[in-house]
Amino acid sequence: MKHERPKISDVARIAGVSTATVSRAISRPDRVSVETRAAVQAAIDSTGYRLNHAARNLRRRRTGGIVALVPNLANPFFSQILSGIASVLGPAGYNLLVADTETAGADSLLDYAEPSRADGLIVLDGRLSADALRGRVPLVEACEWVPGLAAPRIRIDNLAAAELAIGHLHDLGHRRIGHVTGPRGNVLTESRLTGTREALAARHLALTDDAIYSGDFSIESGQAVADTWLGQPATSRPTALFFASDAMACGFIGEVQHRGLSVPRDVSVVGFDDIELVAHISPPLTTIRQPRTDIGRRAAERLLAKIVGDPVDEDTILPVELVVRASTCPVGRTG
Amino acid sequence: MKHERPKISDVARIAGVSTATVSRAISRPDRVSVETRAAVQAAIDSTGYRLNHAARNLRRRRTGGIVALVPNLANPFFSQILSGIASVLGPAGYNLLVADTETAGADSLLDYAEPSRADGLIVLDGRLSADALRGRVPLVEACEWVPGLAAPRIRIDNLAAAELAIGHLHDLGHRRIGHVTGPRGNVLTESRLTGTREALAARHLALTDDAIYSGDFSIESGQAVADTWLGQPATSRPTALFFASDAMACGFIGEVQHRGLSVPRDVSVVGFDDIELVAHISPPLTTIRQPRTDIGRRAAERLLAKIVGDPVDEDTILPVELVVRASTCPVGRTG
DNA sequence: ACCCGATATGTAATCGGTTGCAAGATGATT
DNA sequence: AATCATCTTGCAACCGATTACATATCGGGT
Repeated sequence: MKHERPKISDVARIAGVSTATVSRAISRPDRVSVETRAAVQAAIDSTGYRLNHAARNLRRRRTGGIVALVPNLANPFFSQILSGIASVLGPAGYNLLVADTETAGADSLLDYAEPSRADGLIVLDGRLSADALRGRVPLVEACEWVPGLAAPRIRIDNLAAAELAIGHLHDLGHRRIGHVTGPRGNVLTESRLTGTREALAARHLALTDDAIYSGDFSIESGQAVADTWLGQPATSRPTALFFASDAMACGFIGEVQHRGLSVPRDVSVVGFDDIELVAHISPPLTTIRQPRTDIGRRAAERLLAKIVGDPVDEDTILPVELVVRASTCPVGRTG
Repeated sequence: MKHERPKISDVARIAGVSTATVSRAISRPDRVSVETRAAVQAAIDSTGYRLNHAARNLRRRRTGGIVALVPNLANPFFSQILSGIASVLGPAGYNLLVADTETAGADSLLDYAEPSRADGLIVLDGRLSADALRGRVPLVEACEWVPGLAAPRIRIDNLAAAELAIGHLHDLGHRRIGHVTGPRGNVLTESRLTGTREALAARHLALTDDAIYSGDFSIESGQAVADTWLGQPATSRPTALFFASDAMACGFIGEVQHRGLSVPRDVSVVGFDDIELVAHISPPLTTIRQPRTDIGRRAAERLLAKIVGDPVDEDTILPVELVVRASTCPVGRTG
């Protein structure tokens, strides 16, 4: 048993043809006669030949890989998007490279946007630099986006989402409505905050500073918000809160329950994302559902289309949905 | 402005040296004089040269990539492990390829284990075929493992974990203790079931068939178990349940609460994993904590060591921890 | 018979770096 | 002054495929 990996020339020699023919037999079988094809196949089987991707990629000037730049791999929100991406990329013959923008150095991120590394890029982090990304490999943005970067975007209508949430709370009779934001500087934070403000304004309500709580999407920050909220006078603090993420809403609910209050009796809560678990906590969380898998799938499809040069829509807004569960109830209702 | 990407020969020409020198200036700066190094750097800057990884990889016979084979990318459990993996791989100059064994075809999985695709493999799915994986690229297994595959493994002591959980419930006075399993055929399912059985036996208790509920790690299956459990006579059904995953425990709790029962008053629940959210649901879940990020990190470190040929331990068992929260209480206690 | 198009295959350049080997330069040693 | 080790650099082969172009073969049309 030889230890050397057989190369295409070994196969060619055994099959009694040239390497060119072997190459064709592999990648464009229709260009080769049936007999030759069979002979080549036999030689491949007998040698255990497997082609060298590095060589192929070098020659073809492509890599067969797509890079996804994620802000935080540990966040389950992204894992479902990645899953959607993977489900499209796999069957299309691409493989998925994942880079965590937290742990990867800035220079290595630059490196990912190299044509010799990846055939395309899916950007899920809005904090990256537009200049670093521009004019390198084909890219699309999903969920978040980098202001100033012209690229196809797959996202949701954050303004409409806020309108849904606020409308729901308003319909329930709430008038003192607060908003818990994501981290400063995040594009989603800004648009959800703006959406909340506008939805309230449309109902002749103002979003006062003491009804804006700053979080960072994390559970812990939701917990901290509970602290702040509990510290405000019960007669003037919001009776309902709209959170920019489910994680924060969960942290908040857990904490106020721990302090002996009840949701939704003492405060109505609307989350954002509809991550899997929140339908099963108590109370089940009223939230804005994002089609996460679909976002990932669409982003991947769009990118593949862009790579082959198809014309692509520059911006896709996917619909969100208000899922009413038990964490919201009419204001003042005791029970 | 030229449109062609500069290659190493362009840099060489401009710097007035040979391509060999440029190559050395880039990858082994110490082998080149300072003056030359500066000249090369200047040429690189002026041309905007970036090296072609496909070419380098071809020549060096490596890829710079590590593949992680995950059973289900959408599962948040894995995203944290991936995060740990990425945190080690990034700084080490490797990039992370992620393949979902669900969506990837069997042949493409084989392809991932090719030296021309990846320098190493981290297997997180125990259902893969040992034969397909054997004797290709260096690999390690994490969390799950493929029986019959000799490879370094990073895992937790599932038997000890079950002992902790059962011990805790037994200490609380529970004598009718049930177990909710993962999917049939999964190695974790088997070892946790065995561990439960042994821990009970050590306390002179038997695990009867009607106290074994089969799930599949998912929330929904936990919900379904609630149904089964509720259908059993209250006088003989388990007063405590040990779940093989937090997700199932959550599904169960949500459902029994929905049906008007209370946890832990009516049934004590112990989960497995300690995923982030379960500390914040109500009641906060008592569970077995797995060091997920650490598992990922260790697996990555082990693989890198194996790649450079360092001797590696063949099996690492990471400690688990029982986290007692409020979903368990003494048997029969009403409140 | 002759020409032509279609089909099948081979030749050899090419993708873009890396690295073993050798040669020239420099300085130290005796 | 001769010898030798060390440092720097260039030459050219090499990694392993792909593919433009050329050539050969064959059948059909006229």
